[in-house]
Amino acid sequence: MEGKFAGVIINRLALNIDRMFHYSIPDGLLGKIDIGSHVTVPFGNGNKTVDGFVLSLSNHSDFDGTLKEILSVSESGPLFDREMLSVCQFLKQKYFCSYISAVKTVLPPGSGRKNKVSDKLIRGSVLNVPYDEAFDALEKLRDKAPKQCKILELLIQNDFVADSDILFLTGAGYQAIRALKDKGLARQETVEVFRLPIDYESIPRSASPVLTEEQQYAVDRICASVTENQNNTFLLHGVTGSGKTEVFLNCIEKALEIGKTAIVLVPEISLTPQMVTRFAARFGKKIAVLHSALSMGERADEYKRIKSGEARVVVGARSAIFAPLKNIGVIVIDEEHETSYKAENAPTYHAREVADFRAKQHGAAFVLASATPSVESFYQAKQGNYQLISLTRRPTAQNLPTVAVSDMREEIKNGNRSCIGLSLQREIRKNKEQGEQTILFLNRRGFSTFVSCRSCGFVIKCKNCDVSLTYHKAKNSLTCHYCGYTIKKPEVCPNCASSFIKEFGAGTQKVEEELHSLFPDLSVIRMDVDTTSVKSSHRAILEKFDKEKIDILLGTQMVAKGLDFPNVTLVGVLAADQSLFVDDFRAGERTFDLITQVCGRAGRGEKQGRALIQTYMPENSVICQAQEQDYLSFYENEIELRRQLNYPPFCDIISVLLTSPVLNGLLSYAKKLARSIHIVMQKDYDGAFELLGPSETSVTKINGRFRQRIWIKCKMNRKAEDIFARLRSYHINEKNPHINMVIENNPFGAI
DNA sequence: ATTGCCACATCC
DNA sequence: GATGTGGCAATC
Repeated sequence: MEGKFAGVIINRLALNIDRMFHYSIPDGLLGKIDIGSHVTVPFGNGNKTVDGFVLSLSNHSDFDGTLKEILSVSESGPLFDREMLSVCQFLKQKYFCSYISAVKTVLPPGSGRKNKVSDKLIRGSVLNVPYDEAFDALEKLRDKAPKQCKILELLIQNDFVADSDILFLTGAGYQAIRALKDKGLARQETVEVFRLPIDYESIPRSASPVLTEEQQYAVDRICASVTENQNNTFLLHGVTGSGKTEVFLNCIEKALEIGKTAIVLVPEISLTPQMVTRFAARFGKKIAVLHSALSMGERADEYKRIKSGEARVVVGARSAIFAPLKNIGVIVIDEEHETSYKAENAPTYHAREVADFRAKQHGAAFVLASATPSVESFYQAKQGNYQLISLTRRPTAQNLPTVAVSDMREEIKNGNRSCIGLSLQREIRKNKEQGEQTILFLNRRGFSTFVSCRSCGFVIKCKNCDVSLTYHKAKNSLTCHYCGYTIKKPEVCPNCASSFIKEFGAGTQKVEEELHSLFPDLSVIRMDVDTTSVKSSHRAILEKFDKEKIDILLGTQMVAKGLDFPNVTLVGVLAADQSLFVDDFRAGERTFDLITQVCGRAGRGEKQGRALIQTYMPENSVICQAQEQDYLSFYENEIELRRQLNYPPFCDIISVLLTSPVLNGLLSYAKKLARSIHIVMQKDYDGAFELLGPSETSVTKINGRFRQRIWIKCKMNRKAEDIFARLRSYHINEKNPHINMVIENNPFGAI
């Protein structure tokens, strides 16, 4: 804590005060203020005070004017340290967010709010005299006051006993406790208890099972990095059920052994009790969990346990990457391809990139794990930047499910208009007869609708961008949301001239109705956003499916991942094509992943599993590769496409999104900006770049705001970062009263 | 965001 | 001249 001057970020969202303000530290506060301190300062005209966070300390200030003094500092000490400050700077630079939003993402849970999360305190008693005296008193009280005597015994045995426990265990009343206090034998105390999201008592500890040769090899490689403080990145590519989790657990064990800590990121959806239990069984109270289902109190308390060093392994969703651990030995990202690792609000960070940054700072091993790695990560592995480790076998001699494809064009030809084809109907029936369960997955992603031909499967795509054109009902037009290319919706299929050309879309409710009429004797349970709006019902539905042996579980994305029911032997993918043709260059990757994951839900028990993929385009390469469960072919194909069209990992894509409640002026401003960006890029950027748009977004209006987007494809580097930071300041200085700008680095999806 | 300041309009 | 309003710049 050095320096008489502090750089403070004001806790306000206004963009034009998003910079450091300097204050002098009064003598009374010297030594109490450090980086991360939460302070109140005078700000602006009048005697208004605001709160803010200290981001820098120095001995001199080059501000020419009289500095004001810091008024007060929060008693509870700094809210983040220098490492987290560097993370904030990383977030600001890479994701073009304000200082304050960067700071807020690393703050302890609850501390950004007005009403602070209160500590949970319990009242109890402690011994107030040395043991000798207590024993003497015990004898004196033996006959006269048996209740007090019992309490005294409790206090001798335990350092602290909660009042409620005393009452429960001894049957005494408050008078007895008070009597002991009056005698000076006991003293009232209040301690803080942590609200623990996990019931550790109920989870028996378990040791590592014997590892397979492949698992052991992976553990050895990663552990070597952990023990030698080497920041290596590993891509753990393992088929579903190949025991990746066991590999993490062993690496973490090693890290703990040598006094280091670990972070494990899991997608929110797979942060199931099953998963958490596995970690708790291995590491007990050394783990802390962080995810959105926790109450504010639980979150705050888990954070404290991490900060204090009691919890040394953090298992959590995306934001757990900001856990304030010291001396991190290994960071694991499970299912690293999952899109939920990308934040949707500012700062729109990708947990993988933040993890990479932190791993470098700690000299930690960085492990990315997936059965279907992101194309970006696999490319890094192929380039030799990541070390590729493959797990090709399942520890239990269980076979992968067999996958078959069912051609829905045939169904249409045969007059079956149902979204459940005859082969799938047969399989569902067969499963019922064998007393086994079925999961049906309805692939329905994104907001946009594409147009396809029911007769030949042809999908109308953009000439320039290799993404599907999006259907706009009002205009009866088709538009590309990358470059703006627009055509009128054709009346007949350009490929086969059939008039069965229509926009796509079927909901789970409709499918549910159909299932009821096709199989009146089968029980169906539906799981999607509508049925799971209540927080706990997600789990309740799955429990019901399992316990009551419901015949069919029908759902969207939610049923694709992480479920593990041994009696499920059949998985049906209702419209595999759907996710192939959203207006996103990652559509192929998404589809391959979804089909692979959902097929992996079949045959997790003893019995052989099977999956049936319904599609209008069985010859599509992604569908074929998913059927073969051939990731490598998929990757080779996809990386070639990305190379040809210059998509990540060959370049970065920056989105400049402009929104305004009034249409007037938005487009002209967007065009003006696009021209300026082009000029500046030509002047100041050293390398090839491409500028697309401005174009309308697939959802033209959100929250009453119209949207225009400019895309810039270039390789992100310091010069590009600088250009976009300048673009942001330029827009702020423009003080355009209506138009908002959001710059995003490699956004996911194109809404 | 919030404030004070300045120019200018409005009132009687 | 007194009072009111909108744009605008500055906030350590």
